[in-house]
Amino acid sequence: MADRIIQLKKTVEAAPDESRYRIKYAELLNAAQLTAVTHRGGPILVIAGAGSGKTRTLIYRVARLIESGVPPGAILLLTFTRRAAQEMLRRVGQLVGDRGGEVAGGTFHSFANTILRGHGGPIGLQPNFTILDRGDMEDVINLIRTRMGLGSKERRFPKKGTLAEAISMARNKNRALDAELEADFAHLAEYRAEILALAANYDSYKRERGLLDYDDLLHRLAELIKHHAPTRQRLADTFRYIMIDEYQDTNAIQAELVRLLAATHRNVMAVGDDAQSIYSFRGANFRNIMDFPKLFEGAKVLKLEENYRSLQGILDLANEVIARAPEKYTKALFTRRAGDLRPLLVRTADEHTQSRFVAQRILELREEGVELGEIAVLFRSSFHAFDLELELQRRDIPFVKRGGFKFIETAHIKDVLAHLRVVANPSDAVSWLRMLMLAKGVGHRRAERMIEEMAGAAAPERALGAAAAKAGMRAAAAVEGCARLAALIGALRGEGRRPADQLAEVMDYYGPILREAYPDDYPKRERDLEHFQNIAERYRSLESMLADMALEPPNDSIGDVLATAPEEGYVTLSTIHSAKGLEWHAVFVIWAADGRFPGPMSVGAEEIEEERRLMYVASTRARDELYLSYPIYMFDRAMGYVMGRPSRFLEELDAAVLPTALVQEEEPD
DNA sequence: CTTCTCCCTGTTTTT
DNA sequence: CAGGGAGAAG
Repeated sequence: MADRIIQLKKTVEAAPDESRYRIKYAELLNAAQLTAVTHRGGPILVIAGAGSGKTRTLIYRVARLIESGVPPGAILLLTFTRRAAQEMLRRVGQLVGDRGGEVAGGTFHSFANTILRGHGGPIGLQPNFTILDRGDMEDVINLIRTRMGLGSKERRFPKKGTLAEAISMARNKNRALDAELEADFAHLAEYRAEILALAANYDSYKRERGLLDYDDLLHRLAELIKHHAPTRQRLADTFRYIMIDEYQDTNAIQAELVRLLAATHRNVMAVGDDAQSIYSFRGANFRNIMDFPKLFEGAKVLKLEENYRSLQGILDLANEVIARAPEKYTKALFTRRAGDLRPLLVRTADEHTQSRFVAQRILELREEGVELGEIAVLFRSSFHAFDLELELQRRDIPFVKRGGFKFIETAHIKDVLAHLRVVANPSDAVSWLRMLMLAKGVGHRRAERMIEEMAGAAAPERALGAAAAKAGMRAAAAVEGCARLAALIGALRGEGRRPADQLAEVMDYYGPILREAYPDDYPKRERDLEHFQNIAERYRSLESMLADMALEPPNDSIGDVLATAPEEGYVTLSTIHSAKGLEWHAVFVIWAADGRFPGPMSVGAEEIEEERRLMYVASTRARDELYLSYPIYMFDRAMGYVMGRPSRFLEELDAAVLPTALVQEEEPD
């Protein structure tokens, strides 16, 4: 017997009543963008090609949610740098007014930091925990390695950097260290047992002393959400809409956090571009973004392919570069921008000629009316720009350099910070160690014994003198030095002090030590410290200053010239990694030479593919003009001067896509 | 145990 | 080319 058929009527979703909204979304966005922006709830993945209005889409989505009545505080915008978050929230503010400022935004790490300081109690965290940066992490590992007697044998135990890398990589990929060693550090197989023991000791060392490294921030937050139902509930109730930018550069633990945060409401939008995944050294995998629909079953997937940034010539090059990747999931970029300017592959005699070419072209651009702020020079590695920096300085071209060297990681800044960190967290043994070793007559052995003696003391500085005596310190000068240190720490611990004043006080103590330790270049270091003093003026609490220094250290080093000519803007010198998400009228990519880009460290096929994506990112930063240059003579440590060849990603390209040019000295008259 | 000196290595990218 | 590590002297 046949069932009777009941016909369900097709339900037509009522078109949203656009008159409710002040912003004319349909006029400001293309169809794909509009779909993403007006997406109300549930998981959605937006694959956004370079320059396709990714940021714009995120900003308008936030505005749309707010206009739809979602409280700004219920929106969480996770970005790759806090700079990116601030910029986006500023633009949201322009659209919807002050309420935009209530949107929660930042990096995964800064978000974790905030939550853990406020609600970390249930998993045994004090709010004053110290964040270890990579250098601190290596210091601790080194300490433990020495303690375990692993360094001093005839067998060469791996160095702290390698150990830190393996331990951190395992945690970023959210897998057991054992498995990570087997997969990616096969050459360390013979030390497997010792490394596992060391990692366990490293972990307990941190837990006992209120120390969290970068990976801990993410893992402890995941732990908190998983094991503490009230917090889980509160977070889910608070952050009801989650958006993640640059999703292609998230790693396993970050994906896990996204899953946990969005588990109840599933209102999560991820935005990214697999072709721009350039952070595998941090455990990111470009395949993660394709797995998003697995993480959130039934996720809507959307592509933005129209490019609004670059001339077609630049897109042709970028498309060609990425088309040669063996594995790719997406799209060909296209634009409607008119103009037939092509990128240019520029050959120069040597590195210095390259620098002179770049400097000269920058000056010409300025003559043509291009602002310096609309010009960038990009490179694979920070040191590639050294020669250019000198040339720009010589010609009084103001610039800022982003990426690479961070002044926060220099020894003198870390020394000064150590004094402040023990004030914030007296059980921070890493900082005690660093600080005590600066004192006369104290090496790592005595410092460690003193730290043990002081452990648990309510006011460690008062126990300092006795601890020094117990550690066998006799010399009058050394005893006096410890007394001064104790007095300093005692004074710093006073209530309600301004960080800047505390820092000034540390400087009184540290100044002479600095001069003695670096007799040849202490003036430069003193200038760094003055700069640091200026930064400290911005903070009202020591804790927030220390957290910021670890989570987003001041990254720009401003060329000396800038001070004299800030009003005309400045050229940006940046690593490609730090140029992510940015764009300029004219972009130079220097050292586009095989052996530099890709660099000598890229050997495996996976690494080469990442370098390829890096080239893709670099070239898509340009709107109108793109110059890729390389020197014909380049110095190689092993082989002396060798003939430079263009980067393999550019070499096979048709001259129609990438015309070439040779830089020549002007003929003498 | 600390400090000084010499030698050697090894050199991306970043939260 | 500099910073770290190892080895020797104080």
